[in-house]
Amino acid sequence: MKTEPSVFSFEDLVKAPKQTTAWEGVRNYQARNLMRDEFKIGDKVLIYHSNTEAAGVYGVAEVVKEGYPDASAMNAKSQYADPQAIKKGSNPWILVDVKAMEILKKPVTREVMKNAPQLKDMMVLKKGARLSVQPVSPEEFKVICRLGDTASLA
DNA sequence: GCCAACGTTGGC
DNA sequence: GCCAACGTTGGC
Repeated sequence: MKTEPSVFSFEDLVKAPKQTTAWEGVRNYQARNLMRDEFKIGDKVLIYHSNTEAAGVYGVAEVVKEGYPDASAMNAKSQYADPQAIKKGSNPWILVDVKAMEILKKPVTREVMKNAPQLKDMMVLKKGARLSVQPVSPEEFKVICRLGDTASLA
């Protein structure tokens, strides 16, 4: 899962109540479908910081609640409001709850990722890959965790 | 700040 | 249904 740290960082997730947050604001159907169809309780998620100087993976989270409606879409006052959904009175947007589980003692920056041959196929490294929720293979996941020297959170 | 890549919108 | 125009993302 990608996030802009100036908006919501992995550190913010760690500091959140129960180290858990509802992943609001995804407004892309492909990303929504992944959360709706693929995200199961207990699944591990890499948290990637985008649009920042030191872009890369900073932590590992876990799905603690499976897909359910993202109410922020229907809230006209929310920055994530979806005027079309409000107008139609039906909300197509889905989110999941994720909990911070492990921190990468050595964040795996984009630079490091690009230099790791095992990670060359990762979607996030491809040019123009804007999707905010992306699949990661078990092998890629393991490599990131090893490179990042993960430590579990209390 | 620039700009390429992408998704969405809306005129036709 | 096509596709140009537009807005956004995000690396650099």
